[in-house]
Amino acid sequence: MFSKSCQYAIRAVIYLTAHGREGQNTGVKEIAEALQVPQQFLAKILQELVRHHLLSSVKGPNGGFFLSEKNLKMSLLEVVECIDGKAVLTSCVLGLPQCSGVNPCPLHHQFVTCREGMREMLVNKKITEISADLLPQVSRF
Amino acid sequence: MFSKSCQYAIRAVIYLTAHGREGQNTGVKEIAEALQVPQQFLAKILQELVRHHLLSSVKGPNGGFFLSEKNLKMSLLEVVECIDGKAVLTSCVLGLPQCSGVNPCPLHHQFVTCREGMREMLVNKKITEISADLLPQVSRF
DNA sequence: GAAGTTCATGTTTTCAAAATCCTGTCAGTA
DNA sequence: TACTGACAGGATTTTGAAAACATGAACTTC
Repeated sequence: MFSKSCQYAIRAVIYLTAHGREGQNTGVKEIAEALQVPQQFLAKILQELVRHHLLSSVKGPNGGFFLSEKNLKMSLLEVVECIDGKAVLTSCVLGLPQCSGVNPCPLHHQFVTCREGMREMLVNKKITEISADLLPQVSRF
Repeated sequence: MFSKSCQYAIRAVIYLTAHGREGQNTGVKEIAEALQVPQQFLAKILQELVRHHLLSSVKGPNGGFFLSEKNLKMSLLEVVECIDGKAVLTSCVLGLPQCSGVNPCPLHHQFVTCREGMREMLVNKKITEISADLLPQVSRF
């Protein structure tokens, strides 16, 4: 469904909502170790999010990443579309470029229904919200 | 969502339901040209389907692929699981190996709902059925 | 039974995603 | 101002899916 980069991005954001301490930045190293993903690769992904203003960062000692007030209002959909592109949620299941509502493939209509559910989920999952969901959990994301 | 191989597989099966002539075999060449996909690569995929008894074939001149009575009763889910493996419809959205109903990731429950819709669609899409859906269409699949 | 056609299959090549390497830039501290 | 820690980003390598190549096996027809 989503690329590995995208999965890492979502997990990193979730990690920040859960473990990001108020007014304190979190380094890539810490995030990468917690998520057990390659640090340098994760850094690239986080930089991409920063470039798209979905995440904030500060350089230098005690620097790191954090979610600003504005960032927290974002939905997961924005993260997904930033990394995997808008096409993930619009392109044809069968990979047909000409497939659309007016010229649908045999699976089009039913698949659109499924996918809209997915989009709904991603739009409604505000980053703030996730934090609350996570409270009873111990596992690492 | 699905791999390219899987998309080709589904499209090939759809092509056969629509263009496969009764008691006559259809060669890879014809299918590949119609779908505009690499012939040798498609051949591999079709062979995989044959090995799993989801498609039938005969060798030699006038040989080719066809859907037997038994094949026509299969659902698209079987095609998908044959090519992409069962995991496509069960693995965690975030790629977490330990994610499950009892130890869910923050997106687990909502994603499962979406995915069940998808599974339903694939189970209900019997191969026979697709043929009927296609009648009013001209486009190539 | 020889020739030609078509599926079957093992091996190699290509290409993009994933991962790593290396250097640059910025900020804080002494 | 020099040093250090951390993000930024270009370039390169690795990996695995996708595609191409080459050969073998089965079947038809003449």
